[in-house]
Amino acid sequence: MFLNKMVSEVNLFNKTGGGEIMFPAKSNEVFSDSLKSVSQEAGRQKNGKLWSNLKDVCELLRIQLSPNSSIASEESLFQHVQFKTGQRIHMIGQPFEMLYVVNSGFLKTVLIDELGNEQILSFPMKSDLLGVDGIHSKFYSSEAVALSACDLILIPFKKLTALGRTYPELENAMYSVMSRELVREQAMISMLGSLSAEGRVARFLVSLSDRFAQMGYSHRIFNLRMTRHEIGSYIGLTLETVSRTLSALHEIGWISVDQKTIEIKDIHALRNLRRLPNARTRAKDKSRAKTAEKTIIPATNLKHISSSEYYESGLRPTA
Amino acid sequence: MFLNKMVSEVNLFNKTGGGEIMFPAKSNEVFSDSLKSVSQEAGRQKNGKLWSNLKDVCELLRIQLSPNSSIASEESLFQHVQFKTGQRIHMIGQPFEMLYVVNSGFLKTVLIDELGNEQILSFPMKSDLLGVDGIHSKFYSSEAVALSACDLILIPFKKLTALGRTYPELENAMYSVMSRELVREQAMISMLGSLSAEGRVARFLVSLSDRFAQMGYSHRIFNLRMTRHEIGSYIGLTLETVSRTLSALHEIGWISVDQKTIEIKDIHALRNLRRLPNARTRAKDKSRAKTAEKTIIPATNLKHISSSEYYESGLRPTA
DNA sequence: CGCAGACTTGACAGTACTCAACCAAAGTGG
DNA sequence: CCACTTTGGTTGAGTACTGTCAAGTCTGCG
Repeated sequence: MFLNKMVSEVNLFNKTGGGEIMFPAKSNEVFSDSLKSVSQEAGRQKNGKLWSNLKDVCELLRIQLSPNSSIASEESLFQHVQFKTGQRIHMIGQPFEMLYVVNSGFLKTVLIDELGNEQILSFPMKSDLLGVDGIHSKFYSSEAVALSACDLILIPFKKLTALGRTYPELENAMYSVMSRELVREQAMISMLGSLSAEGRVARFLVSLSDRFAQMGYSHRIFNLRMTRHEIGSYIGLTLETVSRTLSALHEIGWISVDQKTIEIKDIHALRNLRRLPNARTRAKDKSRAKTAEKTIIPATNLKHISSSEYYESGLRPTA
Repeated sequence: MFLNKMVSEVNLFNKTGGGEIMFPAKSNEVFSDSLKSVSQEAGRQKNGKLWSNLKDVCELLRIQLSPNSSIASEESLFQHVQFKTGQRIHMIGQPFEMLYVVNSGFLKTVLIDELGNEQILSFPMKSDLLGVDGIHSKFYSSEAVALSACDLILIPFKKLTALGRTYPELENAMYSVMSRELVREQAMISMLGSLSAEGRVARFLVSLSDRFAQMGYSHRIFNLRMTRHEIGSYIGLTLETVSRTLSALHEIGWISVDQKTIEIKDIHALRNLRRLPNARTRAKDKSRAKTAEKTIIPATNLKHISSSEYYESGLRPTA
């Protein structure tokens, strides 16, 4: 059972398995009082360690099982492992054998190319699956690092595929999860290819907010677990531009920023902010264009907007 | 059997199943003479249609099967379907039930967001798998369009998963292919986040060249099947910037451009061109940085380089 | 208390976008 | 066969967004 729906409008970021305060504790102090009682979200004790069964894992991954699924009776257990802030879960080039499901905590996955440039690929959190990129080459192609204390469930890939053979439902679920990940990355590519700095930062915040809402945390006020540098790498901007853009969004009142603490004040405005730096991505396909003239939000500089009304007032068609 | 290794240094783009010349025929005329005799790469006739068995499909997807794999004896057949230039293979929102393997021809996959902006996600060609993005939501999340006459193999997803149950090897292969696709998209994200316009165009050309080499076509001279607009959408640039960059690469002698015909003249230089617009992506992780100082190619403007020596002379460490 | 790392902010510069004119190739229709 | 149109491509001028460099602040920590 998940307890996370019991709380709302409260920042739960500094809470992880075991209830200890995560790094950096300080910036979350204002919120931490109400959290102490929240307990581990999934997994049961056994021999002093946490274990989850297949059904737990499926629920965590948001895989819909048919009500009378035989998976519920599968007895094999998966071990939990705890990582401290900064610890690596896996490294690039390391032989692949495990998938990891995040039970609690925050991480980053990083790609490092031949020149030593690092690129953040994702910020996995509860319910996310890690390590899928290792299946193909049998070696992890990215590394995963804990940004907070984390509780991960170890899924030996061999064991999973074996189980997939006895539970066709599970097999389909695995395809589905991988497909979901692919779609997510496609959306990322699309964003990087088409959005301005403001649009990227806004989307980043919105997606975080959505994720937190999904986890039962506050969608209005939360702490960033990552540095500006890491955000910048993730959304393809410099840390300075990220900082400036956050300041600009603060300035116009859509959010409130204090170091790592973010308060969303106008989610609607953030959602609709997708200024196109150019017309490059405009669909020109006639068969589509004929049916309905598409509306494009005009290019505008954030600094000159003083309220969200501009975007909320609707989309103006372009000539 | 694949015949494609029989030819080299020859543009085979305008050749597809059946041997007819593809659109646009004109720009390939100089090359077409030597192609007429090349026949269909995979598939056998039956009832006037082309069919492939599971083994054919696995070979096409470059899935290594154990020598005595039982898959070789699987008798079920997969039908081929032909598409003409401009035809849609599937559309966004259409119910998902098929995967497609490209046997010949060139395509594009496109994402169209709520505002009608189109984003090219990939340019599938022989050996590529299409439609994987539909598994998760049961609806295709992108659309695929033929950029030339295409011969695709239809793979009903239900049938495939059923076969996966009898051939565990196949199941693993499917995970592997999906994982491969994921890694490819990660590389794309990394590129969009870190490379300058020149680096993007150079990489695009190199990756095309590599693909063609893999297919047994010329890696030196080939035709682009897509417009500048589509290239730009794919690599996150405007069509003007793509055009200008191609001209610049031509200018300095690394390639030769004539409309859609590209000749690679210095693949090494293109491969090493990855100017960083900034230091954002530089790995700062101390545990790594201590072991070896990473080398970064200094920022330089293409226009001021007159030969490839600059890049070939090696990478200079930065301060 | 001083240092290190993260963050903010300013000044400046350069890459890449926008707008626009022009050109080439291919298709259309008289 | 040749104007005319359409589509795709090239190139130029100007601009603006975002990267670069740098100074300075804040926080946490030794």
